[in-house]
Amino acid sequence: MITQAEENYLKALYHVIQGTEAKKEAGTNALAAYLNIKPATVSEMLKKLKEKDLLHYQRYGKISLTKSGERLAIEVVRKHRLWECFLYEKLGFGWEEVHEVAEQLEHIQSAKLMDCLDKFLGYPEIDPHGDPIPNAKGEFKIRSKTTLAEMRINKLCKIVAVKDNSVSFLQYVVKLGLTLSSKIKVLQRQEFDGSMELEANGKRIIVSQKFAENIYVV
Amino acid sequence: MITQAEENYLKALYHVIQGTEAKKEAGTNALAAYLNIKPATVSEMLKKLKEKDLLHYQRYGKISLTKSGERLAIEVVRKHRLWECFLYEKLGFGWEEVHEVAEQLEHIQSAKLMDCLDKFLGYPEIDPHGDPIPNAKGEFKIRSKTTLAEMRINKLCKIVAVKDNSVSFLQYVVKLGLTLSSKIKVLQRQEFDGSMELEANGKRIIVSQKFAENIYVV
DNA sequence: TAATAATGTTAGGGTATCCTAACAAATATT
DNA sequence: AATATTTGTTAGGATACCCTAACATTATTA
Repeated sequence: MITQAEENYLKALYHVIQGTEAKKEAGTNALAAYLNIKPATVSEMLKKLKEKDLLHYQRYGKISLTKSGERLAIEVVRKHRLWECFLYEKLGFGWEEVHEVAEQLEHIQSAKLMDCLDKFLGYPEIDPHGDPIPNAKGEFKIRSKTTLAEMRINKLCKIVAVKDNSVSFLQYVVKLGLTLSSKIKVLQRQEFDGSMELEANGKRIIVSQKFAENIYVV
Repeated sequence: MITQAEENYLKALYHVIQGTEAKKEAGTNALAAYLNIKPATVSEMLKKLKEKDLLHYQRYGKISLTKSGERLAIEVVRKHRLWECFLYEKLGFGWEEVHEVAEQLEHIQSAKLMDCLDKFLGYPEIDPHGDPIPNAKGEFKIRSKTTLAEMRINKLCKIVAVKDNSVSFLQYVVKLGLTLSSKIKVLQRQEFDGSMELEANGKRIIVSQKFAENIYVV
């Protein structure tokens, strides 16, 4: 049996690794920071997860997921995203409200539940933030990783996902009148701070570089 | 904040109390038995719950719920039953499969979630086992408590609920071709062991007294 | 390369929840 | 009422997960 805490470590490790260049391994501190937990605590848990053969690791070395560890991590991600779909599509939750509740729902243990929910939702391939949903076998398509910040002037693009899932960021996106599939034209970029002037929904808006780096486009 | 364990104690206490004559109070051992936990452990937890003003209790005395304790217990029951409805009505779970998963789902903390789910389900008043679902204020109708075992010979009745929620019992009910709303005629009762001969769906079946005591009729 | 900085581990504690064994109180029985 | 039975508590221990403080290792940089 796997505990809720263990699931969180695996999922976190998966995400931290995905956020690295090589997408292969991660360090104790990065994992601790992601989980809002002290590195000392992570060190302990790593031993336990290694015992269970869910990750590769040795003292002072980098951490990576084993096949079964990755499989479990992806299963948690799948559950999280399917629940987000449910909350958004069926219950009318807002974009920025789904994450917190899905953090709880992702730990429910019932394969049948997830299979039925998947079917009920019509086997969705992306969640409300545009992230891909692994299927029952753990397979999923890797999507474009181009951010709005990288777009050239006068290029037209479409929002396909958001990187940051925080409430404050998502609320800001909504406030700007943007959402998935919004079409954007880049008008200008300031050398000084990387901020950009955009045209979206017929309106001109200015966003910071940090903001633009958290919007995936195609 | 209330923990999952604490919610389980409150819900268990609520159910144990409902199962008593006076429906007022219960003992440590009964609660422990219901929770499949040792009485010593329950004793400890009672102190904590008393501290939080969720129950009335003193050493060697009977236990009862305070207003706020009962409110919380009913909220857990509400969540449990709404989730059972969801699993049964929307996801196609079987009668005997809903309970176990609902035991997990009932601990998700989100008032908005339950309100939206309630609406999504069309504000159901009973769960798949015929038990009443408290509304958002914690109010619900108390339903008939007449068991099939009490019915007189030749009386016609209808199943409105089941008492036992165990997988083995529910599977047996299904196997006999019975379900909520099934109409039953009592043909005979054996003095010897209280077993009954019934007519249901045009077929004659014999059930034990224990079985009959777990079927509520009207 | 030696000092410094960053990263990671160990030791020693704390809380929550559970357990067994031994004991205490309340209730039932003779 | 005295004893036996049932019921409930306390003491001491275990595990999971988290923390701080001190220490060890690795990486960086002067």
